[in-house]
Amino acid sequence: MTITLPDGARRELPAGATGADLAAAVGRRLAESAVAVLVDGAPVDLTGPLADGATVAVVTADSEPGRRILRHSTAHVMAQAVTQLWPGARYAIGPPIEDGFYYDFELPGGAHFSDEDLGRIEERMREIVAADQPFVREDHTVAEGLELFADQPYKREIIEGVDAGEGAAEGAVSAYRNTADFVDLCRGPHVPSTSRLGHFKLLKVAAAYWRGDEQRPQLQRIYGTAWESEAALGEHLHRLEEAERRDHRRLGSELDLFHFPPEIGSGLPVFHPKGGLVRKLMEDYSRAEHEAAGYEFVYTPHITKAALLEISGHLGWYAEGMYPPMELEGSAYYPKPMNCPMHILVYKARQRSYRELPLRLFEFGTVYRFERSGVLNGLLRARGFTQDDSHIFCSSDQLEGELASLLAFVLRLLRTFGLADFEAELSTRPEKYVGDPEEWEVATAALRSALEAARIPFVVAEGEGAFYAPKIDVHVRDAIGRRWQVSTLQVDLQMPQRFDMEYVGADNGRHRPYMVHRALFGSIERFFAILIEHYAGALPTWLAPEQVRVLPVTSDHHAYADRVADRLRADGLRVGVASADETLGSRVRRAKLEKVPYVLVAGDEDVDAGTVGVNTRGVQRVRRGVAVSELSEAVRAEVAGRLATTGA
RNA sequence: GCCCGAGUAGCUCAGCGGUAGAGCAGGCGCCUUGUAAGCGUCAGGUCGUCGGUUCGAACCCGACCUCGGGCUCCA
Repeated sequence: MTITLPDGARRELPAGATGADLAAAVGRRLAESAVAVLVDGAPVDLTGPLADGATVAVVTADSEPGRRILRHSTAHVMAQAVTQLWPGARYAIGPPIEDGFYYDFELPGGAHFSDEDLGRIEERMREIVAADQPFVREDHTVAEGLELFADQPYKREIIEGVDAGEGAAEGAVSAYRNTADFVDLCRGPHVPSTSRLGHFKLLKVAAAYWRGDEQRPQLQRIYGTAWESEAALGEHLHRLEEAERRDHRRLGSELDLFHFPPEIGSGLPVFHPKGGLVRKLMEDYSRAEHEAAGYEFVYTPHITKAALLEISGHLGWYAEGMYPPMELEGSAYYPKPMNCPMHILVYKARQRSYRELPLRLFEFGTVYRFERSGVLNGLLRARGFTQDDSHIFCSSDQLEGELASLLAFVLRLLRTFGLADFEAELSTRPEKYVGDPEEWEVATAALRSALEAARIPFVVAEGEGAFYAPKIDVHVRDAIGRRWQVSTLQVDLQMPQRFDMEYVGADNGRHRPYMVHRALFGSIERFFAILIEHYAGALPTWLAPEQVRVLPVTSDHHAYADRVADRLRADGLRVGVASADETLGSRVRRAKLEKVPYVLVAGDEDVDAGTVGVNTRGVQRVRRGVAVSELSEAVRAEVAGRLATTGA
């Protein structure tokens, strides 16, 4: 028979040949790294027979689809290990996920896994791998499947779902058997045998609700990771360590930036002087840029009577995410969860003319949201935070241009903060929506054209918009490749109506303005955390709380060091001096740990020559005898340019 | 909210039924240092909170508080 390869080449194989045979025919190395084949695009086991005339691609372990298969097979091995160690355990689902896999179990007697159990399970898994058990596919009818998994209620539920489901293979189910005792319901494909696995590690235990539903039983989940080689596994584990090293909560206390006092409450941070300084620098820069871009600054209160949130609709669909109200003089006052209703009231303070549009209102508005305790996560997910929030009101013919310049503005500021690797998402009208479909179309088209003008990669998330607005979400990748959602642009099709907003047009008629919500940092706290993690605490010089530290070699050089520091301060730099009570090495070390960009050392030679020794963050070589004026100029240039890396 | 784990000096952690420990940080003294930890000394704790078991609790049990991980990724 004839098989076509993805590059168009044809191979003649004997009838009944399998994917494994094909891989072997192409080459030995391919055969070794093959985990499955794609037959006309559909993933199939290596052991399955191929059909004449098919187009077949070999999936290798070092590709993302290949790793998914490895991970999926490893999950089965884990399930087998668990069922051996806990006889009577029920196993639910065990899919591959990004960078790994998990499997959910229900242990007999409601037992729970502990961290120590992971080692035992891993050990048993290694035995299973060493035993080189085959993955043998079995096809069953639904009735047979229900019989096979008679004592596995979760599997039975899945099978029943398949039967009712969207035409899934005419009510057939498949299972993969490793041993006489262990078989798992599975769509496949899988690696041919367990010896193809082995580069894995179990990472953590967690609880998860069956099918993610709080109303259903809570299962015990084990997360693990698996890779095609020991080296790839090692790299992944190293990435995890790196992420931990960059954790903003850890750096936040090491660098004395902020903390969460329990006395205040969960998710409510306080910024220390150094963190406050960084935040002020971010805000100052943002304010200046907004001013230059034609925004007007407004200030609104932190609490509001219920009436406002009834008009905006927040009380209707957002109440459980809000702090409960205080009763005062017969009214209920809520801490605000959003700034937009108040900005609308600024708009509505008087009649508006088309000549005033676009009206761009900006505020660092602090909002409070009652996040569930379990989802709080440092500054990334807090209960009180400050949005750099703006609302733009414009006419329909201004919408497209406004969105395009808005997006360009957003991207420019993000780039200044050193985040330049963008991916955007355009979320379109969901199934449940409010408003006029034609308006949705206009708004969505305007967002799309803004994205196209900005020339950044974007994907369309069909039906993912909020029910009142299509939107653009901007994601950035940080220094270690993690993706963060930051800015959002939404065209609100709901609020202008709810608040009956209008302006008087050139035609002397009344018109409804468009309203655009836009948060650039999202929340300042969250963006602060992303920067800390992106830079691993080593903020660029323009954002560093202390930009320069001067170290006199001995106390004899103190006066000179102070003179240098004063000179640099007069030049507008933030400078500290570390007195000579400790050894120079110890002070250098301290300055390095505190991530000060420039460490200057001043000794005898320098006093005579008006110079300093310059130890620059991230630069191996120390430069001796640098004139203070030269150093100052270089650092100032770096700060003025808001460069992301130290240089001088 | 629910499950698992953790709360001992400012920080990181040891101790896990029998009188509270170390390193770092901090105070003081000595040292006067040329690029990532000089030496000594002192101080610092109701062992998260409340209750229980026990002759005796940091340790065992319960409740609460706080923190960390997880609760969409369909067999």
